[in-house]
Amino acid sequence: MLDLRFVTEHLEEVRAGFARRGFVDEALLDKLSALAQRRREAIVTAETRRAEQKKAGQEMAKADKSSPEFTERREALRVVAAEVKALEAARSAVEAELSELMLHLPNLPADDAPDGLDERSNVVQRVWGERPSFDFKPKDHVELGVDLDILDFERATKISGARFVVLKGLGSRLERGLMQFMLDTHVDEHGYTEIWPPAIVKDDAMRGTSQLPKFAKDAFRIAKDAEWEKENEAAGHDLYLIPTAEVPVTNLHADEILEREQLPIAYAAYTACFRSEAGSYGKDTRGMIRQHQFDKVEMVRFCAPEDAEAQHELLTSHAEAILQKLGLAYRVVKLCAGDMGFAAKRCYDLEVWLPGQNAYREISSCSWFGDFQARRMNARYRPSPKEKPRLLHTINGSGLAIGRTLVAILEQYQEADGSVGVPEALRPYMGGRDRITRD
RNA sequence: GGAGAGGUGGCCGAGUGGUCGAAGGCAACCGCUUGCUAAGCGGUCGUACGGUCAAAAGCUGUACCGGGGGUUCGAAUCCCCCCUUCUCCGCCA
Repeated sequence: MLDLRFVTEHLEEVRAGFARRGFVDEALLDKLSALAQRRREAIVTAETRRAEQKKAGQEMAKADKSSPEFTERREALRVVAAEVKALEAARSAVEAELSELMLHLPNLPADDAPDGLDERSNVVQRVWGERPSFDFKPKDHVELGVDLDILDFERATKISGARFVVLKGLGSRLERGLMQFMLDTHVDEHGYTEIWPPAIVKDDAMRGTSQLPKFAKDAFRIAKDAEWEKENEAAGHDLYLIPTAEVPVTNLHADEILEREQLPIAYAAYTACFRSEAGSYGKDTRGMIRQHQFDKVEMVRFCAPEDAEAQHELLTSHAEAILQKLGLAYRVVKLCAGDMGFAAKRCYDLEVWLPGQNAYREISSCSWFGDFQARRMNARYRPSPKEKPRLLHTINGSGLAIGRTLVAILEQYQEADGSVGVPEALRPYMGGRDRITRD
């Protein structure tokens, strides 16, 4: 969420920033500006009246309770109380409308985010590794995995529907090994603290990292029956399956004030991720590129604003380290303003080479959010003991998407006979095997 | 799922209808003092949103005692619902 004061005082700057993202809604910002004005007026009237009421109340405390004046005064104050109540209600109505609106505004792109509205304007930063060349026609991971009997899409469909996969034998072992390898690397070499978070979160958490309210369609909401819905409503929250570990891990410090010395904080977490992939019909329907459930190791960093950009580069390098250790050819792309996620100021996508698609495909997205998420979560730190708390900056990135890593390994390490080499770094996690073959 | 007890400021902990943003203590910060390892004294010591101001400071208003609603002229204090923590029983991985 953006700072309301900043938005109202820099309306044109905000408008221009939004335009760079392709978010153009003249009426919205004008409405917001008017609402902000109304909000201030509502606060002033309500609080002035309330102050009068309180002052009168203090006199009542000292007054002779049995006097006729007291009774008379009490009757008069009854009217004031009703007025205050009405004014407060009006005030919270305006504030509710305003904050709902604020929740729908995207973050402002960083100055250096390239112009452009879609992926064609993304800028390649660097290319790493040599794309494997084959003296045979490379297969895609579906063919390889099915032939090796380590991926089973048909049975997954039978038991769960489209966009699921069953991993079997060394396929499962590979998925598990990758999870271990990634976490071990981030924890032991990159200094991250390991987190194993819940996979179900409240809507508050989803709002904190900004999956809600705008992207409710992409998430799986937990629903049971009418009674469950009623209980949820009474409890004041909904529950969602996490679409990424970013949600529970970032929200770890919601409503907290951290000390400067604690920063930066770096967490790494493995979780399953659940996405409804609404609106992606017909996209990546083949294989395990886009699934309703997938595994991912996520890195999350919290830091002071002045360290944020360096921290973003650092986190990106940690994601790259995984690809490098696995010997997977990839490139780093800086996303243009229009292609970035809703909450990001700047974003690097790591794209791994997939011979089966003859294309680079996203395997990690490393974003710097500024204080956008922190403001929604109310996550702050104290620069020094005497200073007022300030909002943290948050940064996160996949390190990496495990399923897509598995896909990349199958495709980049495939041999003419349909077997697949195991990257050296992974062998300890594969029981010492250096090759996956059909047994 | 059943029974009981709690949730107050960074921490501990008073406070059962009015003068409480909240005693006291600890921690922290600033200063002074002493000087034999750490002590003494004084001060400061919440957050948010408004108003005033060119702005900051300052001053000032309002809100916040787990969350929400209610009663009342007035609620940290009374009532209701919810969340959560602890203990015991049951169940379960």
